[in-house]
Amino acid sequence: MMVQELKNSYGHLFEDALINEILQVGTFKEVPAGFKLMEIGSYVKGIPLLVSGAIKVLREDKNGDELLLYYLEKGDTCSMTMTCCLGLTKSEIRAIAETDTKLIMIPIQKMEIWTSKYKSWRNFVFESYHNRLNEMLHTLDSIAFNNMDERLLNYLKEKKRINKGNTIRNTHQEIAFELHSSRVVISRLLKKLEQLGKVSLHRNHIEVIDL
Amino acid sequence: MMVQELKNSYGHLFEDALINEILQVGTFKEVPAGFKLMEIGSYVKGIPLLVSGAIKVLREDKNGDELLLYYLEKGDTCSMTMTCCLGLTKSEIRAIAETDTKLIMIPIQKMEIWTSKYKSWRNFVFESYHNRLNEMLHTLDSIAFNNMDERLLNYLKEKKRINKGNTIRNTHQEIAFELHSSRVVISRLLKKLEQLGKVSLHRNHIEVIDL
DNA sequence: GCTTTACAGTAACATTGGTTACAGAGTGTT
DNA sequence: AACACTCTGTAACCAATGTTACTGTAAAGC
Repeated sequence: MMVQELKNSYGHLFEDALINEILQVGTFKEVPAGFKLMEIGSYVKGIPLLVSGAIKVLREDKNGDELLLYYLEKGDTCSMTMTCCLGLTKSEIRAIAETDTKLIMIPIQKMEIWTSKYKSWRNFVFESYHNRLNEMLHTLDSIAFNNMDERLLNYLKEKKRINKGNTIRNTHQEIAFELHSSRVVISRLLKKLEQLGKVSLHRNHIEVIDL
Repeated sequence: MMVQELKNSYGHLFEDALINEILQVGTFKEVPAGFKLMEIGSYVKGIPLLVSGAIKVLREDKNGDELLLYYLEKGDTCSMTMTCCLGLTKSEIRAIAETDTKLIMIPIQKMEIWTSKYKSWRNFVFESYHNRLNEMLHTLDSIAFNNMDERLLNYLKEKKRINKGNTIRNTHQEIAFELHSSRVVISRLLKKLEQLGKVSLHRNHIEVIDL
């Protein structure tokens, strides 16, 4: 099963020799939605390769206020983790499974070795960094240049995409946390979206109609 | 002179063979403060290695509003540029010399070659990505979690560090641009800082007393 | 069914930051 | 000196967002 999952998600990226190495040293892991994969300040044990599901990556400030940075999906890995491997520094971010998620953990020592051995691995690592930098840029754009109503709209669109369905199972409070806003503000804006016919609001979940 | 500059800034990072290659294929470049090195949407011609001076990296939104992301200094390179080399995508950012700056430009084809050939180059590239990601994180923190007065304070501290002196040669309008705020707001906050004895304000420049 | 709890709706108010408008001061030009 | 131009200071006002407080109601536990 791990063979199948791996080939399905990474077969087109990695050469066969690398796939085989991954199968030998990687450990398959399955975590439920909400599972905390990484905490701020903790050290990194391995490099995750996402096979299915989604992981949300969060930043926290000194007061405990949170902010959603981006999601990782099938075929992604955590660049923050990678650099931690090299320098053995602590994590700057928190990672929580957004949906039920399957992943393969690679021992950190392999990072160095594979980087010189496999061109496909190098490309994968570079591409990964590139993607993360770009996602950070877009998050930054959103915060710096958009008002809260636009940020909320983007959030809902992204959440719908990640969760593959029209139902967003979150309370207003939870959304407020991830956008670093307050519950009242989010309720207010959601109400406006409902009046515009874009969503319909229910207790504990939101139905997306047309964003 | 290029030999000296290069060894001075990168001698401890790169093995001799790589230093020699850089000397052969790199072109030395000297640009004055204010020189635009990279524009949004343009394609990348080479990888810059900073030898002295500083470069500011800016983001712009659709309305032309700017935001300062971070500075590059001696020993740094532009990660955004690197990924552009691989994928041949357009630049997402603008880069402008903050001070008079010396740098060495590397042809983009070398990126791929050196990455497999030199361990020190690989490490340099990874470290560079790591640093940029962290700086993006801190910029994001600043925007998401701090009020404008704190952001201005951080800005002044950083500017003082980069320019190596207590005089910040900018108008309030210029500062407002880089923080994505408005001139009146910056003037207001600077006045408060002056009343607290942290700076003294003059036409076209600010004297830092104690931040 | 009754009680408790968490969630959502809403109003009133506070704060931050952005906008407009205008005055005055420094600098350079003629 | 007279003028134009740019930069800064300041006041009045506005918009967006955050805060506090209170209400109603659905769900969960008893």
